Amino acid sequence: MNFANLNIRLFNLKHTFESAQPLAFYADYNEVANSLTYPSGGHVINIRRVKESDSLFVTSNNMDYAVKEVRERFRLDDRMNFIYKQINTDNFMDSAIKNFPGLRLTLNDPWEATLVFILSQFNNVKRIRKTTKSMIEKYGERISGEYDNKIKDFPESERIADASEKDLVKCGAGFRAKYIRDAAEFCTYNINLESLKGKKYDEIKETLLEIKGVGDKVADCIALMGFGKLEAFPIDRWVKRTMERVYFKGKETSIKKIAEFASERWGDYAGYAQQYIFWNGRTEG
DNA sequence: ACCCAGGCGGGCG
DNA sequence: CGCCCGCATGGG
Repeated sequence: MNFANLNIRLFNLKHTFESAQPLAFYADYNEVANSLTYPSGGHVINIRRVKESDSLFVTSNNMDYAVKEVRERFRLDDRMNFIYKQINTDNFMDSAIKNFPGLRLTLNDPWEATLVFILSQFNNVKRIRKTTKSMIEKYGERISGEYDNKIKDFPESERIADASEKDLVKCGAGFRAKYIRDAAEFCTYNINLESLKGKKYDEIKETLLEIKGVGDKVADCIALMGFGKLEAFPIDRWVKRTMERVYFKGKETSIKKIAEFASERWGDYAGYAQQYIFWNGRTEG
């Protein structure tokens, strides 16, 4: 078994895994070992963050693939000190950053992001995870050669496009089953998400909005966590609630106004600000 | 029992 | 446009 030791600062695996990003819905986190195991591109990757050190151990049967994947997935080349400087605009942001230092945005496969964020609408993390796991088990390809062959890959859109709505409901998708099936068909036969990589935020979002079941918030989540567009600012009920309290004197404020506020204040790094607002808002008692 | 969940499409004015 | 409603389902 091969491994690599990356030298990484300001990367907290626990916060990153727990903060309801796509990996939270299917990766397996071991808190004692502070290690994360997940399938990717036909391989199983394990990373272990050594506490009180700057070491990140990567283990896989294909190290060339794994090291590159981990670097990209966890945005390890982001200059966190610089980003913090951009988004630490006030006392609230300062405490959010201090509460979750090293919480990183992740960069995920666009189709993965599309599926899990459609599934996330009007749903809770526990159930999103249960349903995602169930879909992986039912439609994912088996990965051979590691971990007792227990881990399957995230299913390609084609597999989900071939599924029946009824079977997706059985996985726990509820009323979102229809959206997920339509999205899978659309992503398999109508648009090529891969070809959107490198396009601008506006064009990516506009294209994503053509998918039925993808609205403003989900499109921004995909732009941010599937395409790495850091200016995207997804506004869900937690972000809205938290921002109304912190920045709008507790008054109901339209999503449009909140989006304008965020864009003005955090600009090109609004997406990072959003993840800290979201997670700080969700976790405070 | 009752409330809530990383929203969305559709129908209405 | 903006507003309002229903939506499947399980966990707290």
